[in-house]
Amino acid sequence: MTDSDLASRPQSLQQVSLFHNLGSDDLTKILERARTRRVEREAFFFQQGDTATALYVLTHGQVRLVQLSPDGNQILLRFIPPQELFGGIAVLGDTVYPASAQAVQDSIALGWDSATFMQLLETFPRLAINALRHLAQRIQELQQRNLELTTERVERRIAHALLRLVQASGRKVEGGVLIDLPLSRQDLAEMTGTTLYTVSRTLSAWQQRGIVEIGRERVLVRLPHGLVAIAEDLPAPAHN
Amino acid sequence: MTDSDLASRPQSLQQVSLFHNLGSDDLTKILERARTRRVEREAFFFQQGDTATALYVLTHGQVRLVQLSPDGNQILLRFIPPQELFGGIAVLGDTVYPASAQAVQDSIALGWDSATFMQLLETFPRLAINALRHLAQRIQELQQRNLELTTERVERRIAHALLRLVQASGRKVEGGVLIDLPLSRQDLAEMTGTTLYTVSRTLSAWQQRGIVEIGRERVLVRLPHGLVAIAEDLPAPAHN
DNA sequence: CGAACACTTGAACCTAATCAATGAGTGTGG
DNA sequence: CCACACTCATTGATTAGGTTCAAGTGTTCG
Repeated sequence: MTDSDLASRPQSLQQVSLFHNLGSDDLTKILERARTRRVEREAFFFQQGDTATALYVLTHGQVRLVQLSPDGNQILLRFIPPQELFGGIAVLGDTVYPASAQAVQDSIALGWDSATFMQLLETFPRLAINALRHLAQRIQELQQRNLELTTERVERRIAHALLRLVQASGRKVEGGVLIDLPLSRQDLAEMTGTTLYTVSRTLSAWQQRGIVEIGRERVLVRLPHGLVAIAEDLPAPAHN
Repeated sequence: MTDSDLASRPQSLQQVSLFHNLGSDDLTKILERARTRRVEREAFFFQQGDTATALYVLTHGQVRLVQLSPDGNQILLRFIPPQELFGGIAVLGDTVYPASAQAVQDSIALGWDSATFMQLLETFPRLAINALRHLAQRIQELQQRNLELTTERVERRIAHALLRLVQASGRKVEGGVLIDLPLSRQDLAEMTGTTLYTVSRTLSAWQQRGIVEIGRERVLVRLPHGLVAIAEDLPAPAHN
């Protein structure tokens, strides 16, 4: 796929929330200013601390956003699905990226450098409004996570995280919903603020109860209902 | 103070980050669409769950943003100082406010209803860009807090929270920096994800070491240096 | 085939929550 | 103006949830 391929198919990008309600003409103009960037599995679009040069919309693949603490601890902020914006906070706010963006699979993204994007924002107010909506959404998610971290036990937090993954990356398969990502115990730990040991124990217990089926970097949710019961702290996980 | 007072003094609002780089003419037009709203101490601008009708810029007073969890737990998201935007996330994103805004002191804010503000955003791209900057900033703060919650012990988190309060609301007084807000142990607990008991013990210990001086809803930081040492987990809190 | 990696499980430990009782400061109404 | 009530805060004792450390198993990949 080449730049012109993308530029010639603006309609394929109207489903990107950042580009909602933009006419084909405007969209074309915006896409003309983009550069496509390809990144291989495990490689980085950018690393935490790099000066923020560009922001991206993922077109193919999957990206992990991770943040490193000064003392070497890591947290997994979120997985970026295709069609989503990432790297925007740095461009708008600070001068350096506050997190690293790593490709989970070979990935392709459209990128705009900071100055260009700022111009576009001034030219196309809808673009700015869409970006605002996106950031507002992200803030809500972060506040939700904050709330969970401070008020919920580990087991509930893991249940919530899994349910979110089911929403975002679930694929219906025989006998349940598979989380369609390579997802290690460590990953889940970094998403929920616990250790891989506790995640392992928790998932094992759930497997005993038939709620999930686990494998190496793989989680299949057999009884979403049961997970919800745990997440909501309901009395009895009804057997359906 | 009346609406016309505010509208006639646009220059006094150019220091509001939301209004940066807007000409006096534009600013006047924006202010014409605002309504001032007065709220007494302890009363609410809006409550979590209310349908989002307006967003505000605080002109006088001080506001607490708090979020309630389904199981009755509460977290203190942040204190809004004068000149700052609040209530924007709900207007841009969801349909209901995700948190409650309570006046700490008698307060006055400029308010725009959702539809009006959306129009303004389309008309004045700079306004949208400033809003984006603001939200980006907030996201960084939330991510930082997330990181702290998952990687730091309670004592360090409290130290960080206090240092932030010093930054935002510190007032230099004889013998240190006073946090110029009524700040209970419970408040600090809700900011750091712990209990008022632990906060109480921690502050008492710090008082023993001469780092702070505490009273009822009052914290005076005597040795900011010492707090930094705790927050950064440095070896020895050097005696200056 | 060997090495690296992901995962599991047990045992010991520890931080911080919880529960309970008491003390101090503030405000209000008789 | 004092007494009472209320809110805020302190401190001790106990407990539990989860981390940490350690040892070992199974899987994948070069």
